[in-house]
Amino acid sequence: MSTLTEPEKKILDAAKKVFETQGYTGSRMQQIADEAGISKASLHYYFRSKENLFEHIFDETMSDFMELVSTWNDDSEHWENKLRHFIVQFFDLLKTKSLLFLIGEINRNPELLLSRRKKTKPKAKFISYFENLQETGKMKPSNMYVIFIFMHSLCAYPILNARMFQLSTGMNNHDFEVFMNNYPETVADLLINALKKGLK
Amino acid sequence: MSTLTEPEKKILDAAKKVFETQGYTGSRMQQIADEAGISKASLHYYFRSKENLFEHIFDETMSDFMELVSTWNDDSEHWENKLRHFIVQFFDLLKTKSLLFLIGEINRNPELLLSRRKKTKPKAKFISYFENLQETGKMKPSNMYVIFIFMHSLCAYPILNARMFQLSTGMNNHDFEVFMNNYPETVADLLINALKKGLK
DNA sequence: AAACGGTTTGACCAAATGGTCAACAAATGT
DNA sequence: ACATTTGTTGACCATTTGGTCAAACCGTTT
Repeated sequence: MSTLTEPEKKILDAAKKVFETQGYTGSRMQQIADEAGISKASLHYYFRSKENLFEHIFDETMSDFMELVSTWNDDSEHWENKLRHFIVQFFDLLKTKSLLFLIGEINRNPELLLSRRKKTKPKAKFISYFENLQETGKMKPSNMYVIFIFMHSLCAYPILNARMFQLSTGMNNHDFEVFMNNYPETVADLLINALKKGLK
Repeated sequence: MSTLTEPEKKILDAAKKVFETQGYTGSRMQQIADEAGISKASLHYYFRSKENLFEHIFDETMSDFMELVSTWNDDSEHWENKLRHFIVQFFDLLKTKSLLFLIGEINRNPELLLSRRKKTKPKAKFISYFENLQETGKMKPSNMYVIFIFMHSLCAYPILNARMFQLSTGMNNHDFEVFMNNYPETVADLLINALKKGLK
């Protein structure tokens, strides 16, 4: 467990903010230093290079996301309520994470995924939980890879692309906000119905 | 209709390629010039500035996307087949368009959406087609905004985030390719079933 | 109070980058 | 043939940017 000093925390917070909004190529070391309230020289004192600082941020954000994706508490609740709660919570967490940052940087440099491969296997818990239910006859068989991707897509994309959706649908701010508040429940309904019926 | 000269086409092709992979801040005028096979000075002769060149590319990509989103031919086919064909075609087209570029640049500079607002109303055709069917009792009522967003999310996100999905699910290249080939049909099934049943 | 180690920073540097310009080449008009 | 416009480029410029460094700063130890 790495114990971060106070200035290191300040720097990482600042860097995260800047990298997430501007991307690697758009971020400036001076801007990060300003945001952290220190000099650019100090910034280099703590983190040798831009690349080095970026790696810290990317790795942290990536593992945050992987953890989010792989979290699945196997309590005794019925799968239907479990899935519904999970989706609502998942949607909320996605709003606070900069998924676009991850996808954009990976697109710019695909090696980011290969080199820093994490030991976590996000598939495991979520998918195997449902596959287990299906194998024991407690649920109709469905392709859980499909459900996994459906759930992620339905939760993540409207957040990534919110601005264009609002433009496309022509909704005003208030209507769109109301719409997005109800949205996770709608997603849950769809997926639960698909699972009840059995998909593909 | 703007008639583009030969060198202008070459430049725009090169710029598109570079901007789409590197983003605005990551792109270099020299790289675009090299890609187009001309000198950097010539590049500036045709397009005064990086900003100017970027606007051409962004506007073109944006209107391509908006056109794609708003296309909906109202022939006599049954809505079920119509939707299925549309989704398969939509998915294919999305693979060729750099949606990530659009989303990323809009995120970097939200004013891109406001200033260059297009007259197209993408909502219109797709949504009103189905709302019309519902009003005339030929289909159970559904919230077509939801269907609209579901369809986009299910088609776009797996393409945007393909690399991370492959990593998450642990599939090898071949399995993942097969999976993605069948995927659009699965999306169509889900949405058609939802519409048959009536959603929300 | 002197010495020491960790921290901070203004000044500075080399390279990269968007952009300009004079000169030259290739069409085009007369 | 000559002049005029249009296209092309190497050389150059001002600014930006990541990174360095010696000097100063500050709390602790001796």
